[in-house]
Amino acid sequence: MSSLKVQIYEQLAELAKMLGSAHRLELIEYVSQGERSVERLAELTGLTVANTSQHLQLLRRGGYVRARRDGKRVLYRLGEGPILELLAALHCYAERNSAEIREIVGDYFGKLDHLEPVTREELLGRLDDGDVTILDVRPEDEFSLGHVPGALNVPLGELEQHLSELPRNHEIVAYCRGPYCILSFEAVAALRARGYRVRRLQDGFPEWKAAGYAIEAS
Amino acid sequence: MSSLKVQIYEQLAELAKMLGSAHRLELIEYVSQGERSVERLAELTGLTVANTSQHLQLLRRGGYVRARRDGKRVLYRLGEGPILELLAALHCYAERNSAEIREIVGDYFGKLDHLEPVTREELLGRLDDGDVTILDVRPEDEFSLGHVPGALNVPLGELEQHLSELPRNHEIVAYCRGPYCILSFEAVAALRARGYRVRRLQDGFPEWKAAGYAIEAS
DNA sequence: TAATCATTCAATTTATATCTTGAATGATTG
DNA sequence: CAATCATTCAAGATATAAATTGAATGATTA
Repeated sequence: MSSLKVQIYEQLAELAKMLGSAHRLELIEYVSQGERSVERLAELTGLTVANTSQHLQLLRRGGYVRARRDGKRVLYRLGEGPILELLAALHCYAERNSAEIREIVGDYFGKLDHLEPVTREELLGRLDDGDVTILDVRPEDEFSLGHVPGALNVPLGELEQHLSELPRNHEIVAYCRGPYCILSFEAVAALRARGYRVRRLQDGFPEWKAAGYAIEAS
Repeated sequence: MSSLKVQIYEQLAELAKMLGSAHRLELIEYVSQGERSVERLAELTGLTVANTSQHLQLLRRGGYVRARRDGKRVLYRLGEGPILELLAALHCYAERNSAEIREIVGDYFGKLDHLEPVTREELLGRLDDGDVTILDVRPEDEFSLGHVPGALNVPLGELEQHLSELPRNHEIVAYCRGPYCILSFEAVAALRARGYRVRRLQDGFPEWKAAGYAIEAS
């Protein structure tokens, strides 16, 4: 058979192989939130700096991340192209097919959010009416790198202390890092248990940004 | 951080890792054409039977393929769920981002088919008019397992001997195994060189089938 | 029931990835 | 220009994956 086909498969396999590591997937998630230094990424993932650097360089070869120098640090960001789409396809397949993953997801927060998420379009439309509060439950540093305009930042761990800031008279829409981030699921569960009207936003911030909607930084 | 997230990433990574081998991607392509025995798949890929079996079992654990016994043989077929979508996303990302793959594709058959492929919808619409010939350039055994209704089967290697069966007065639409199969590209190139009016069908047979359109077996 | 065939299993070798360690590089700061 | 800091490189140790071999299994056929 044509060796051309084999060459193409080898390219595809190489790219797939790069996604075949939980640490690298985690790194991709973090850089998709915004630019991060190697040291920060090492902290977030719990890897050594050298090891983090090696993973990042591998990802860079595959185009999944890009790097730029800023002073003495190197900042990594998400690469170009349909990377989030690829990850979403992987996630979608995993969700439908892997009994284990369905079990994990189901056990921990499956029943807590059977309600359909709010689509980005729906949220945008309701923003003008002012009858909705957007809640960003990511850590503060991620929030400050960029967030949905007008969103209120209350990291998940501090939710209890900030209950008074949340409205009881209209709906809250919570979001986090993306479709396979659990922060917003947990926030929804916690707030519902206290009687708030709250739903999740479809996907998370990276997808909001990728869809071309306005963002705000602080 | 939550170990739940880590568990999910490990699941995703495991599934991605399974796609991280050119041989396994090739196996998935072959089983997506229709059921195949281990021996046949070993022949097609050039691997030993034992090795093929091991790869198939790995893919089975990930749900990418399914197996059933038929007499003394075991027949493998494509698994459930959005597998082709996942591969398409990988392919799409690769095409946009990997300079190497773009080069390979460009060098060998890039210029031969800058013309846009015929969409499935367009082809369906034109079928009734009878002014189009559908050409399936896959090997005979794949054709007999299932094909687009009304298609004419001329495997690529036998194209020259069957030129007389092809119409010169209206358009030919060629298809093969999918978006990253080169058979139809080569068929289009060969026929155009002889003055035929020919275009490629969007993607290939597995996608046609997956999209829910009617198929025919013989 | 013995012989045959296709597939799988188990054990080994070979090849690749991953992580760790310590040194080298490149940019900034005193 | 030396000191410092963040990152990368290079080498080796460990772990994991792939391919090979020959034997075991499970179903069919003589």
